[in-house]
Amino acid sequence: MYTIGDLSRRTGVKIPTIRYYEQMGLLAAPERTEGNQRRYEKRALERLAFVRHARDLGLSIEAIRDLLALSEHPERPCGEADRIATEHLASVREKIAQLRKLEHELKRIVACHGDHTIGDCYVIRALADHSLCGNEH
Amino acid sequence: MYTIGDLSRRTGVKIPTIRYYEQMGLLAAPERTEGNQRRYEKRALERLAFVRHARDLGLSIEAIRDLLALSEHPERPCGEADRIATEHLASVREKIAQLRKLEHELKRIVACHGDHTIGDCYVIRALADHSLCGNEH
DNA sequence: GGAAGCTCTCTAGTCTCTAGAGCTTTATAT
DNA sequence: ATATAAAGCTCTAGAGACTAGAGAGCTTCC
Repeated sequence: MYTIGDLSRRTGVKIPTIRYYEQMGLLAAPERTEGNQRRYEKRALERLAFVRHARDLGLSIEAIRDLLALSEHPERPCGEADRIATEHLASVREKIAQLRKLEHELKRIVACHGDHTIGDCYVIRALADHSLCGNEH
Repeated sequence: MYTIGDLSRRTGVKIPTIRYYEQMGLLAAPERTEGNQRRYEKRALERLAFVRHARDLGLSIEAIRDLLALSEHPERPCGEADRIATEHLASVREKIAQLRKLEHELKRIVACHGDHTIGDCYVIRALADHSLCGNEH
């Protein structure tokens, strides 16, 4: 039996966040003591670890809810779970591509090195004038 | 003179967002008609383009406010503007590195291709068991 | 049995918008 | 000159995923 604080320490998920996950339906409402405090079993710890891991990977609460629902029907085909993960992989790749563009642009922008005054600072000019960009976004 | 709708069309920034930027102090409150509608000058258009561009690059509203404040004192040295952009470049690079890790992990996870049942689906197992990850995060 | 430390609920705040209700103004067409 | 359509106004609330704080009530340990 774990207290909510135990769960928090073991998973690194903050206490209010654990309660929030319960509210969002990612964790089952656990038993309570006579004094109304939550007491968790080991399964809850594993489930929270799952949720945390999935959030770390950037899956939305909704996607996680879907995966959890699926995992409760282990007899069904898992094409759906695969689809969720694949879709997410695509969105991660897109984000990477976008950030790479930004990296290039910022690298070009960071070029005044503090030895000018703002009047001719490239940072300001580049931000003001999109046409200096070289790529569209 | 532009209406708020003109500004929106020309910059691609939605109307409520323009009003929000005004509220946040990124845009000066423009003149109003007798009927209380906003009428903008060309400078406002340029400024909005600056803000939009900076937001596209992922700069926070606060960072943009700082840059704008700086740009109003063109006689000062621009080391500060450079610092803001450089700092942001570092954070973009960090995000890219993180997302790359996620990409690898998801790629490994997406491996069950719908030809199993969920009971032995790698997606679910990998998310449940962090130790399958191969890297820490 | 008393103090320290945990936990409870509830409310409100974060950030950057976005959407809608209900109303007023402006522009265009006749 | 007037009718109507399109655009604008303010204000409120919602999104997503938490986070923080108030004020009260439990548990544990010496």
